[in-house]
Amino acid sequence: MANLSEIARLTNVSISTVSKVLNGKGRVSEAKRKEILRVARQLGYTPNYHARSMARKSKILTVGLIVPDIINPFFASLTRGVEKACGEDSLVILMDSFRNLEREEKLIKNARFFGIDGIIIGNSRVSDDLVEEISTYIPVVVFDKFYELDNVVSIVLDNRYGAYMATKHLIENGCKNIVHLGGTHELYVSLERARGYEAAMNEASLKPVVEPVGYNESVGYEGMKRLLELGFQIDGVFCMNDLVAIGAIKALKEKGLRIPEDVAVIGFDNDKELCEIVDPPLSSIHQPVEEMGEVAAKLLFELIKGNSKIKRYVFTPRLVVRQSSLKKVKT
Amino acid sequence: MANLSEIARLTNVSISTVSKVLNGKGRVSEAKRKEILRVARQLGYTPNYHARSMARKSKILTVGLIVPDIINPFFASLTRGVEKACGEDSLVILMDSFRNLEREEKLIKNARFFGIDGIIIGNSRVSDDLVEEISTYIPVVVFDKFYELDNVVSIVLDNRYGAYMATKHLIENGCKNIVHLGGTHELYVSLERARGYEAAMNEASLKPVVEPVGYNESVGYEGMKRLLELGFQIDGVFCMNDLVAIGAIKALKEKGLRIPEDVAVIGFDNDKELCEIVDPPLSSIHQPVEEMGEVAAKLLFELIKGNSKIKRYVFTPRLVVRQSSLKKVKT
DNA sequence: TTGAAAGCGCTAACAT
DNA sequence: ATGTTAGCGCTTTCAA
Repeated sequence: MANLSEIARLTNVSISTVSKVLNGKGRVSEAKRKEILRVARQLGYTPNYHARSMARKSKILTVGLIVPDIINPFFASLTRGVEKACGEDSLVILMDSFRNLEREEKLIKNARFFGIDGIIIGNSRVSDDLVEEISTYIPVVVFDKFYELDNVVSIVLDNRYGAYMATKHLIENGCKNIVHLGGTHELYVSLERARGYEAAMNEASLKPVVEPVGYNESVGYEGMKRLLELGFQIDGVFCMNDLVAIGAIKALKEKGLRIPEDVAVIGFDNDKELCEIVDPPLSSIHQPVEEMGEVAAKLLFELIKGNSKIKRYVFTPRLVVRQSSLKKVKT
Repeated sequence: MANLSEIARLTNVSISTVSKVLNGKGRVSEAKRKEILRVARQLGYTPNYHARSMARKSKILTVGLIVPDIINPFFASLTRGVEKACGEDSLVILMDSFRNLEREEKLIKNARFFGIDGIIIGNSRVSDDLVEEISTYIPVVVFDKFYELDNVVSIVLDNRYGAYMATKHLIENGCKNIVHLGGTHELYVSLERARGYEAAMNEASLKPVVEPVGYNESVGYEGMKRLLELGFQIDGVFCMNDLVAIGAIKALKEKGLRIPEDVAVIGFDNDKELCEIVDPPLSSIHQPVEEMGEVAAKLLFELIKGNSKIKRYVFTPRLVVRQSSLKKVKT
């Protein structure tokens, strides 16, 4: 690889003259300037990034973004937001753990060795201890969980409120027997959503029924089937996410139930592509994921610069009504 | 930031002794070793990545992955594949152009200034000149287009064959009047698919009808609607991708046509989540995207090392039959 | 077992 | 206008 000294040698000038020309600083005679540029181009010279970073005071910021699954639209949107906030002069190092928690924790542990200036952790399953440890070395932004640590800021969605809204919406549409598919203990957000559901049910003096399921279509399908076979009378379903809702809809249809006439359904996440494609279009709770990614990156930059005023940033979800929840209300 | 010399000062040893301890090389007395480790931990020492990269011969490879839209499952899967191939000891710098070609070209042009050792370009809309220029500085892997350049290798899917398979499948299922939604001139792959469609139609002495559309649901919907309103007799539709197919299905249903009984439909890309959720489940042409990403990264590493034997790697698509194309065949 | 010193490629302050 | 030089933080060879 060509470097400054080689160009200097070939053009009979000093290294610093070459540096000046290539950076457009200082004054250099036209003749030398042209010659230097010519040789540099001919050699295919590219400045050495690491040498630059060392010698310069102003660095290019590098943020490590750790996600469990880049194929999941949620994390893809998050990534998009982070990229947006990074603009021209920061780099995003994407680290996908392939849904493997062990790999994820290793990635987080190693992040600091890669010239990364701060990390954004896209999910809440990583251990508190790890977050505490890594944050002594490097600024951290985490999602969905609050930490009382110096070098950490949290981005949280008010999941409880979102779930509350969803449930209340079903109630206002005339549902009495509303079940919730979700609430496994594995994910913090899952628990929060279950709580919001319960709150709305209790407020309306209705009996909450929670069927614990994970986060994909098949568990939604199975969970719904289980409930139906148990003989529950159901006229509304609040699902912990859209995929689960899609599975549930499938199970409901198989039993000959009409949506929303017999059973109203609502999901969570508002994955547009999915929600609009299902039949009937699925109502859902929208979280501003992309914006959350942007804010995460901006807060991380503040943290890196040392101006960490904010410790926690709460986003409020929004109800998006489509057909699946619009049961005719008897007034 | 703590550095070696600070630790050295605090422990009254030389920098090189500290370096040895921290890297587990050479022999150092137990006493000093412990002390050094203790101080390093206390100071929250993290080695300076750039300094390391400069001093060491063996580098951590850094690959720049440029995609037009990380939210598109295609590119998300591609990214996943690249990440997989990178494993523990290479970094992926993700650069999303937000579907902005200008931004994309800028990203590519600047990649070499960021310590990136090679780039993977995830789409074929970038100009040939740019690929040629950048490849004089840095190894490049491109998708979907072949270049006769030294420092470039191409990964291509046999789009034509995929389209041919899809069309032939419809023909074998008894369709006679098959239209194609796709074939805009903007994308190379789009043209290739249209060609494959035409080949299959000609082979069966059927008349090809191409309705040019882009790549999302709404254009599929509009395109299909246009054709129907023009009064075409249609019993089969081959769409340039799954989203277009979903739009087309919507338009067909609105006209009261049954799928697949009246009209058989097939897409391209085999976005599993989408295909399985649509009603009826959508047949499609599968491309092994993740694997393509893995191969791209591996070939890039070879290119970086200088062992570029392969200039081009062709993947063969696969037909995935679901219900949407299974018209009863009169035998 | 320990340390001095060279060097990685670059920038920038300071001569000349 | 041009060059000299001192770092940036680390690894590594070589000498003590």
